[in-house]
Amino acid sequence: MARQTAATPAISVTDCAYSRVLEIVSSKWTVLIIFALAGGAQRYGELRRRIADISQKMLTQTLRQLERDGLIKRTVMPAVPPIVEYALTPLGETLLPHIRQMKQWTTDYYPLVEQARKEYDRENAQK
Amino acid sequence: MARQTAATPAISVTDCAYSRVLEIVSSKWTVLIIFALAGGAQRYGELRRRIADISQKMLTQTLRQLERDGLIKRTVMPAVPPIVEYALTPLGETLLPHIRQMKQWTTDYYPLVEQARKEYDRENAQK
DNA sequence: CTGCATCCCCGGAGATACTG
DNA sequence: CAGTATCTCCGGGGATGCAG
Repeated sequence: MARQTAATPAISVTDCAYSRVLEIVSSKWTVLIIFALAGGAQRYGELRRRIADISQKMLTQTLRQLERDGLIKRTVMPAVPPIVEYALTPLGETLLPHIRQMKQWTTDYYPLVEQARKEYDRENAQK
Repeated sequence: MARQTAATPAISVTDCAYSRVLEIVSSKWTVLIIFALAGGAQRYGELRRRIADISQKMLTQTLRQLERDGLIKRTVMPAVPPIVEYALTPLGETLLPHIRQMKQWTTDYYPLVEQARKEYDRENAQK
């Protein structure tokens, strides 16, 4: 696929580095979880309460995925009832600056995006 | 919703700034398009060839969305057959540094993620 | 050349109920 | 407390065909 001369290099989903980041972080929940863990380890129930409107299924599923990617560490304390703690790994922490940067971008520019949307919708209202 | 004391602030999808960025950039195609436009304006057909495996529908749809968000500008030249060019707006260009940073993160750390996955899968293979 | 409309399928994600 | 197991629904996204 994508036979290309050097002049016009193709961009593919599988090649583009940013697409691979999205592959890790695309779910809307992943970032919220990383955020919630930024301050230190948290228990399952704490995360559940902390992150508004997340379902058990999505919390567990996203935690597993992050664990598999080596971004968080799951620790089970032998106790009854069980205590399970989640914490960012060093690898996971390397994402924090980038997330904060994105957050900053939103703070700076999101109002402009909202404004652009309003204008666009107004112009395309007459149909 | 989410009545919370100051001690344990809740994080919600609608509030978290990063979630709003994802709202803009979440589709796997958006970033590829921004990338493709980083070097300058491009015509519809050029984009279509440039971005591997994108369908007409998704290209058009994503372009419209980016235009609505004020990140790209659509210019129609009166000609037959029609010529349509797309280019990043100044607002759209403010995203480029962040995308490049993410790309750098991937370059630096993605191998570790792949390795973590392999280990995880190996450990959980015996079931 | 640059789209829009339509049909259709698959997987993400919520709700609910049960377990060690 | 910290999950797992189903069922289901909805919408993202591909394929195809038509249009200015």
